[in-house]
Amino acid sequence: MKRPQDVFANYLAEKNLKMTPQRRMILDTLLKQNDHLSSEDLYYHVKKRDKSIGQATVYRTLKLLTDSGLIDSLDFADGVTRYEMTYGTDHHDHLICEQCGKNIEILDSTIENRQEALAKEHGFTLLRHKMYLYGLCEKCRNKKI
Amino acid sequence: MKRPQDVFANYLAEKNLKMTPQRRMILDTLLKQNDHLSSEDLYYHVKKRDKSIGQATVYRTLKLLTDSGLIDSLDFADGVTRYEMTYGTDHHDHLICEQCGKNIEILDSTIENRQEALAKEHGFTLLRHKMYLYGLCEKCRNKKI
DNA sequence: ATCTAATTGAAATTCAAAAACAATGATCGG
DNA sequence: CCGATCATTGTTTTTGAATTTCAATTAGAT
Repeated sequence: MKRPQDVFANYLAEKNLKMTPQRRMILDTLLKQNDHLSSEDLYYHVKKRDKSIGQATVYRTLKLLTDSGLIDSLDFADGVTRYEMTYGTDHHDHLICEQCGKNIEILDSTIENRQEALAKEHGFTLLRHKMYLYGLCEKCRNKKI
Repeated sequence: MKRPQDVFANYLAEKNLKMTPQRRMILDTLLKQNDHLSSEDLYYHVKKRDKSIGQATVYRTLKLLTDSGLIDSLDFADGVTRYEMTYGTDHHDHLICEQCGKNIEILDSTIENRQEALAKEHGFTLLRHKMYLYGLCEKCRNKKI
């Protein structure tokens, strides 16, 4: 298993793009944070390390990292795009509490298999999918009564 | 089965909101179009019937219709929120071609059941879910070779 | 009919994301 | 080493969907 840094470097080389200190640093920061970060969040952390970095660079790098397959964008339906590492980790989906925002990562092979099968039935090659389950967690459900 | 118009009227009454000609007309237009419309699309159609209608009213009404459970918002990952009627129709998810935008509605009871089960396993009450399968349709896959 | 709170359209505002731009930096062949 | 080329940067501006503000209007209960 190659290091994420190397995967990124390879991706850039392949596309005739360049590895820069900024890109290196942004990936590095992301690897250390690793949560469900928004671009804004990441910008904040990156800025702590290097005051001079620009917000656009963070946006641009996140797009590159997404294209390289290292990270994936998430949509929790709150108007902000978040990102998470996907390289080297098992794929998973998300179960989100609409009340408190609690977020549980879930994985179900039955569902994954059926997704593949469904796509195939319609002549599609499945590239990726997004599945979000929205509900109320135990605590919030009880509060509501 | 009540008419959508009545469902909406009831919803508004329940919330102490008012039925207005604009709201009536927007719902009516939506019922006739029925596709995967964006707010912009709908605004265009509505405007043809009544020049004087404001864009904000369309946004506002779409929100109300969503809250009333008549329609649902869709995210095809192209930056525009689309809407579709869900009242009176079976729930379904979407299989989207990333190349040409072709959009197939899918339904799989195995997946639906597992979703419920997964939520329950984590103590959640499932309210709704979104599942999008992104891939390449047969035509576009062949074109790519 | 009256009254009050909801609603309207127009305009202004928000906000994340993208683009424009001039300056900087890397990489290459010669 | 040099200069040409092209990607990259940070700043600033722009975009575009969506929301808010506001004064004027209107629905609908009493």
